[in-house]
Amino acid sequence: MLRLTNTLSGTQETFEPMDGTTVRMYTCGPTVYNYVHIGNLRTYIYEDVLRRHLLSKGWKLVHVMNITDIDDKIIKKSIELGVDLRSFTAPYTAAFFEDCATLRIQRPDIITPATEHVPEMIEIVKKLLEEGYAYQESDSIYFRISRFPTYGRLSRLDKRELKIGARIDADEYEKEEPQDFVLWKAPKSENEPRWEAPFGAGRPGWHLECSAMAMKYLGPTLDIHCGAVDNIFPHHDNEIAQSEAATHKPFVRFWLHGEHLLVEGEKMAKSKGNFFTLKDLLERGYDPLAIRYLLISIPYRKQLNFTFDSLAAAAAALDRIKEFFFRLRTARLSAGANPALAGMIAGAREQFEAGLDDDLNTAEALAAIFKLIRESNIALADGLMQEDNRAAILQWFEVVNERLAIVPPTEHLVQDDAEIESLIARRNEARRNRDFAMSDQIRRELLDRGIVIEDTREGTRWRRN
RNA sequence: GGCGCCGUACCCAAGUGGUAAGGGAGAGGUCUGCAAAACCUUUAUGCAUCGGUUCGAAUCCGAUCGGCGCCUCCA
Repeated sequence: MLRLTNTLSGTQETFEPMDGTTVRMYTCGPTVYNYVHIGNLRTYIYEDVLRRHLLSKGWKLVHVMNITDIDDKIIKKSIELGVDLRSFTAPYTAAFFEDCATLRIQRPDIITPATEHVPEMIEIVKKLLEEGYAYQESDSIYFRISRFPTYGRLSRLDKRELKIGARIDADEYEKEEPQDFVLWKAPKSENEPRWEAPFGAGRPGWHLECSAMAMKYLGPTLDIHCGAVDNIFPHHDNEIAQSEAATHKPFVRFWLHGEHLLVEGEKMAKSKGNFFTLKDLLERGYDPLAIRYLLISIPYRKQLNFTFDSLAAAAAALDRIKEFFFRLRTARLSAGANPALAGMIAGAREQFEAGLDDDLNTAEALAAIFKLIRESNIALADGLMQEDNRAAILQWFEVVNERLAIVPPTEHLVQDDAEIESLIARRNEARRNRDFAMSDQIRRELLDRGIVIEDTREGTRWRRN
């Protein structure tokens, strides 16, 4: 039974798809005016874990993600560079999916660029204008907050008081009330991109695109809508207002919000010099899998303090998994199954699933993995493990990898290689002859080629580093 | 000022009423020609502080201290 924390209620609720079979999920995608940073990626990774977990339940999933390829920053930068919108955004969009692939983030089923869905957005604006939820002012269209009494429900706006002097109006447009937000922006200059609409040429506001695209592909009511905490207000509150005003139906059943990532205890900011893209980290030689591991190891609703120490710890934890596989695969086992170990595997599986069912408690799921590794290592040392146990463990780790995608590739560790085998044979002959100078020299040669050897009671094992 | 999150060992961190998971690091041990690696063991009478409720509290309540985020670009 999957429990998820719903921002709408502030508590955990049991999740089931509305129709019992298909989960309709929308996740806020990137604004492609720059490369995404590791904070963005943390959000996409928790959504990926959610996605994989939902699929494991046997539900069908329709997962939609938007690409915001039209907004103020994009327009400003593309005009500065003298290129058209698409030429400007396409490389960032491509880089985004490349980063996702590097971090083993699965692609959503439907990817929706805002610029390809303007007609759907215009339809919503028309409807809102007709019903008095929107009004025109200086050629732009605004949503009229006063017509939507429950406005701000998600962020509990009714309980808020604005700090005196806080910025109330960041927009340069005219509005009836400061909190009204823009649905459709009139162009401010000649060279701004625009779309024709019955209420005047312009371009969509940011909030509008998500409502239009989500409802186009998922219907008026979504099961799940994800984002990070900074989206709660105003973005998601505005989505609720404009969507529900347009359809008179509940927009989203479960709102999920991931916490932010900090770097060395501080908010990530370019001005602080602690701003990292995935590429920055890869250039420093860090393993993408270690990055994924680190971002997964802290549950999504908790702030994650990213440090290079913690990244090194993540890499070490992955090495432990890798070592375990190496040991398990190369162990000589007798046929049959030890029932005690079968119970141990079942226990790990149960803890793993219960952890993820508990609002995606990835820390708990990882603990289940390492507990099984320790117990298996002891069983191997005591000679208690048998073939069928090994098969069951390997099989379960395939499931684990489908779900968390943090299992390092290990097949290459134990590939046959006649040349290396013969070097090892020569070294062992030298050892038998107590010619340790020779034996150490061969070991050094192998090490230079990235081959690590381990002498055990069962003989010498080797693997690629 | 308002809203929200958080404070658990050297570091990260799970645990929301029944006696402190897991990872990293350190230390000890096993194995070994040696080393390395690996593996095992070990590291919190105590969970920011104080008070309360309870047979029982890291968990609930109150207060205090400290950290972080948001309050109309934000993952």
